[in-house]
Amino acid sequence: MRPSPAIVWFRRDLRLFDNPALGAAAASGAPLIALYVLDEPAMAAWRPGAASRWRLHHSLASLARDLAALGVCLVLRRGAADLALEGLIEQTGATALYWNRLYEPWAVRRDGEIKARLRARGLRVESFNASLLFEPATLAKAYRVFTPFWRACLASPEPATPLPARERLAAAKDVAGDRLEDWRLLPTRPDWAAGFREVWRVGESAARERLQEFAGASAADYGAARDAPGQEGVSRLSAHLHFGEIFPRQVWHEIAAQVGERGAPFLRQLGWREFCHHLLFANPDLPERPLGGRFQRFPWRRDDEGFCAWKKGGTGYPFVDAAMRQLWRTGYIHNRARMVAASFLVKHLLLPWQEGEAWFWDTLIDADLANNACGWQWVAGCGADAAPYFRVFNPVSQGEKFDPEGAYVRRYVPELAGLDKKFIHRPWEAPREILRAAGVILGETYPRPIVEHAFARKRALEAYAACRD
DNA sequence: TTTTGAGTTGTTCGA
DNA sequence: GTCGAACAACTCAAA
Repeated sequence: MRPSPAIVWFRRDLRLFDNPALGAAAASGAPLIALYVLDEPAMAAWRPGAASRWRLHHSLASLARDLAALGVCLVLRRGAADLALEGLIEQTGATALYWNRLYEPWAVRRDGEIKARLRARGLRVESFNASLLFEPATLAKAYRVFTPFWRACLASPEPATPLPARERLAAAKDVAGDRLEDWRLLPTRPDWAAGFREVWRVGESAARERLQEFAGASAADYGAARDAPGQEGVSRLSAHLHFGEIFPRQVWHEIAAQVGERGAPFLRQLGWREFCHHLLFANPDLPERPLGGRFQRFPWRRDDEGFCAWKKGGTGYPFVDAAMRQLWRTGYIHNRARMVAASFLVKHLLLPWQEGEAWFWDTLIDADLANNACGWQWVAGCGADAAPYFRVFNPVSQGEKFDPEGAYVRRYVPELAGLDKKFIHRPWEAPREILRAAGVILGETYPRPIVEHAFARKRALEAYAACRD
């Protein structure tokens, strides 16, 4: 008699290598059914944004190809996951279900219910960690300060080494599912993803190649090079990590093997990703409400025009505008520029951090609920271990310090490309003839600053003072 | 329980 | 141009 099949439910673990759920299912000897469910009802307000859908499409296509090469078909279903699972179980007679855990509040709730219900019906249901170095449950307490959190992580058992690759899988009989194209995750009219296709490679093999490249070339200098958005000093692994095309423990061990102690500054950044996930796990309303309670009464402004200028990259501050246009064109912003652009919305325009969070959610290909919420709260000063309120980034000096040649600005704000580095971060101070020679007409080809820095800084400090206890 | 020390990423001003 | 201090107070971690 043919053994009954097992379902491997893929979620944000879109890889075959070092995938604990897949490994356990395969080791059980059962023929496998690979499933992905686009469960938008469960995600409610936090279903993937437009850029993330583009990224998801290609990641799923890549996973389906890799599975097909091993003779397994990826079954796609859309709608509530519990219904999709029950339907598939009925259809196939599956008696086991394996998945890797998620930590978003909606997922924790949903998965807990599914696990209880199916186990009560006699199914074998098992879940695994496949996306964190240190799961929340492994630490004794919920930390709110990064440094002691990371110390505690480093003092706990080291992340396990990656599982060996699997060369063969036993496939169950084919099951019908949706066609990926029919999910319409890709933009059509207009097709705004051209810039994405130029910059990004998607999928598990691309993730592993990127890691090799980074570990071999830049990881050792990461501490010094990571702040220069005009260079390639960062890992660009964020989207691969979000979709689970790579397990952070692969990164951990690869960095340790190739650069040893010099890899510590980069691993510490992975630590921030861990910290954000822990914080969201302990504070389910982190994406909506400030952690610091007194920020509930912060005097945010309304300013549709300013918000629009920020989104379009038309604030008149080249470094901020470069960041926002990099986002629009490529679905990504370099970390340093991301902080400065976010700070500008919150502190210079005094607009609610949640509005910036929503915009990033829609436009980032690495949009991640925990990281995004944490980052915005940090910038706004209300998060855990946040920037003190009196720390207001100066978009000009940040630009001059971290993009001294103006390479980043020139790439994303081409109408300023003709300006010398002396003025590229402050075109409004350039003499008339220099502007003319560079083909810049302030107010026409490039905007004047929509708010003056010194004024905005003072206004922000007063606003923050007003919501003190 | 109480106390003490520390805490991702800055800016500005004045000497 | 460079340097140090002030910014303002608070919460958390750990002894």
